[in-house]
Amino acid sequence: MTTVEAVRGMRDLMPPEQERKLVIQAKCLALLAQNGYAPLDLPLLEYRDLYLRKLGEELVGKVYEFTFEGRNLALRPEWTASVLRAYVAQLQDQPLPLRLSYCGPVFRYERPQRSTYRQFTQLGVELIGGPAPRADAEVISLACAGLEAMGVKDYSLTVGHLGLMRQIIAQAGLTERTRGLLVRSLERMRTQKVRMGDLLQAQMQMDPSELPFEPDLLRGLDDAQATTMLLRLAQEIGVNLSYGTRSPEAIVDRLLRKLRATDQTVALTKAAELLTELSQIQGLPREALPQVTTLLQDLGVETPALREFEALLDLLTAHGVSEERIVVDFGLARGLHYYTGMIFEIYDSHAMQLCGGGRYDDLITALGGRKATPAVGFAYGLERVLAAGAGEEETAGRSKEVAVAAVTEADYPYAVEVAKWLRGEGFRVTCDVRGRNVAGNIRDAVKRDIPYLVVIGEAEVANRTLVWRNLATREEQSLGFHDVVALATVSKLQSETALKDNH
RNA sequence: GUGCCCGUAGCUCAAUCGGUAGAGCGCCUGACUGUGGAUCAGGAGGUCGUGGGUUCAAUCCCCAUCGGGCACCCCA
Repeated sequence: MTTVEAVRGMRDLMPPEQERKLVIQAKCLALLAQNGYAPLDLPLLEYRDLYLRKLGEELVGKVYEFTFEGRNLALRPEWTASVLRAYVAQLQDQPLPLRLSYCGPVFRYERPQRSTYRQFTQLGVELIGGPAPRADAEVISLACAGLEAMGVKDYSLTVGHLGLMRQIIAQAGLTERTRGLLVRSLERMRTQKVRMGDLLQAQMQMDPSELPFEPDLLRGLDDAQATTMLLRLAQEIGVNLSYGTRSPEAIVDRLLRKLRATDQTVALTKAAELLTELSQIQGLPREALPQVTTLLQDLGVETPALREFEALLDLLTAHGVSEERIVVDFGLARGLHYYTGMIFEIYDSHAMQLCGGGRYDDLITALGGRKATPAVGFAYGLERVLAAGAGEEETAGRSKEVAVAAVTEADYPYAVEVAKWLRGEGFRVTCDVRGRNVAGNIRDAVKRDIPYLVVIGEAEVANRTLVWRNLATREEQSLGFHDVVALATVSKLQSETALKDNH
């Protein structure tokens, strides 16, 4: 027999772990519900178009996509786009703010590693119509509270602010595309210690001799005129732009940016230098904030985003998020391109990312919403939360497990009746189906770490009693039904510790 | 997407410098039909991840592929 393996990056969740996952999932959703977040569920299959514009090149390349019956489809790589799509389609008549929660699988074609799978579960929220800074603080503190509810004790929170960066870039008078490039390069700047200006020069500049014609031709034309001209030109020369993943318009647009890059070089370099400085700032709020303030003052840059950020940090304290576990990081960028304001990530004690989120005030309009609506949200990677040790203390169920053994075939019906009654009393009960003798049942129950065995024989059937055996202490007593519940409750803690000592 | 490491029974691992494989644990059965969580005996389970190449001969050497892991990149 040849076996069929699981598809790469996919993972089987076996009983002990799956139970933990369900438990933490329930706990977290319950906490979110207490905070007014209503659960919704959405299809994991979407039109590919939903992800094309705003997701970011990095993540778009990781989307599972295919055509089926002439439709271009995709497995969702994240929830936010779907939730907002559904909001635009169904919930725009609801009073704002709207607090929504979700939980379900997403797919990303990435190289698998420990706790990194191609299918994983995102559990998260969207707060639609909630402006900064209050909604930001609510959502961040909720992300922390959720982790604690799931049993993750050690974690750290990193907070950045893309809006701040965007405002600075905007003041440099750059095109939207160049701004995007700057934002995307933020994190790389910091980690690789490259001057942002150097990188951009390399990327944006083109040797004029390699150009097919004089860039000066485009001067005085606006973008639309220039694009039309370039498209016509391509046609004249006989260049076919219709293959590959990009549309002819996109290709021309890109070319246009390159041709005009020199116009922007000066402004670009200035903005890049400032951003490089900013992205280096990282540390506890009380250390990082003064640095940012001085830097911006020195350069005479005015930005409301900084005051908003300060307000956010104050509110986090009000929500009970310990300042000691907050790292302010202006180099934090995140791969999703729709963020417009605060962004944050949460890591466990081994620096594994458990959670990510941020503010995306433009996304609802981008997806066709009737009017601009601020929104903020986050999502956990549930398998990672699980790997961080969540739910490990949820072994309470074990102490309520009981195995029931019938001595002979004739005793089995009564054994089934006893099992049913015990279940009604809240025990987790199995009844032997293999017809093992009592010794075999004892052996089996011990191997499974089941704390109690009930033996049903001729005498028990006759007296309508049961034999209650504590497998940890090997004590055994004949009991009527009414004795059992009280006994089990009292002996629960003792037997648990006894079992642990035995192992 | 880049660079590495790994793949023998359900699990943990041996062995064969190229001659088609073993142990422990686990599982099943029996000794043993109301109490050996023990002990003993027996049994099942492998086309050595898969496919191709080299060879008289491949689990071993080569290539590809699939799966696992690590460091980047990125994210949850």
